[in-house]
Amino acid sequence: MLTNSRLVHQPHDHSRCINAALARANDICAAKNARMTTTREAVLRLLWQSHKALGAYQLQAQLSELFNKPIAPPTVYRAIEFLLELGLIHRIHSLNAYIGCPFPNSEHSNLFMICTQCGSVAEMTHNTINGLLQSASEKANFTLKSQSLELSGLCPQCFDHAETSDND
Amino acid sequence: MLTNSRLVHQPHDHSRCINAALARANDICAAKNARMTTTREAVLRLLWQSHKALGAYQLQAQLSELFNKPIAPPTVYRAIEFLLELGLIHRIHSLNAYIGCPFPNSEHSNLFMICTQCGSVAEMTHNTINGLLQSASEKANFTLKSQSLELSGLCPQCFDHAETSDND
DNA sequence: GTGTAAAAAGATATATTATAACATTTTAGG
DNA sequence: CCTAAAATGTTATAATATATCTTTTTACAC
Repeated sequence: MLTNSRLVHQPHDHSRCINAALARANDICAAKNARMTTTREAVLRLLWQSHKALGAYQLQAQLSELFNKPIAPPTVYRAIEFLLELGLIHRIHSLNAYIGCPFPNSEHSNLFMICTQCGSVAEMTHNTINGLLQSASEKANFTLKSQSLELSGLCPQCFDHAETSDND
Repeated sequence: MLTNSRLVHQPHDHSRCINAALARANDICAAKNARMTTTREAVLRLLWQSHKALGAYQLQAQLSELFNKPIAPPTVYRAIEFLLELGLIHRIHSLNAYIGCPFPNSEHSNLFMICTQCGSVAEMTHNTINGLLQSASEKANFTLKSQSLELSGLCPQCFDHAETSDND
């Protein structure tokens, strides 16, 4: 089991997350002969500003501000598509939003824990679950190609806040 | 493990699926003092015409044809919302589409196997997986409320077709 | 049966998310 | 530098979903 759950849900030096993500991204681009352009890097950086998923139009607004000129939707979606293809970000289907991938090199199919309160998203790779999904698919003669596993609930912090305010 | 996978992927007397689904829906409405209106029943019936997920606007078109008058999106979405709340249908996030639930009474959180070729969707409840998801959440101090588990791949039939045409 | 309040549906407008199509600019490599 | 490919800009529009207000239908009290 591999997860960034602790990092997501506890105070930490977040600049290290961002730098690590950008470094990984550059490595992967180099390895795949892909170009990490200004727009793409900006989108990746924005998605790493927090451990929350951002929608395409939130990214658009922030990009426009960053570049001090209007950025149109296709530009944003192109960058998203590129980063998705390289495995540097994920699409969170239940939110129509996107988030930086903390372990882009792992081939693992991942599981997301989405806080419905604060919007934070932690990612987890769970080999036992993946194995069971594979064998359940096989039993059904279903040829598994990809998966989207999204858990919704409360992150530790939001749960604590909820508990505390209940006691008011 | 409970699944309608065989039913979905093999020829069967589909009218029995539809009738069973409508009967279950009526029971559940009676139990919950909810109204199964014409529109709602029509949407449920349309979603049970096949074992494929339908988008809201596909439903709109089919409803309009069925009632021989234009049906506006809010009407469709209201029916969808109602059926979702009663657990009679599911939303497939990765498709932005909806499908009839084959076991609406079970409290189980379910898993979908989506054929990317023909669009069929089989549903499965897998207690071991659900247990692991719960315990993985607990380990991460994540309070699990709901889940969306969507597997994409090839259903048995489409896989067979693909194999066969490979040999041409 | 009629009146009434609540629920549902109709109607219109618009928000949100995503893509198509074509023009222009930037980039890597010859 | 020149060129082809890649990336981005620009404009328009498709696809999905919701807000708001009006009208109709329904359950049920009387």
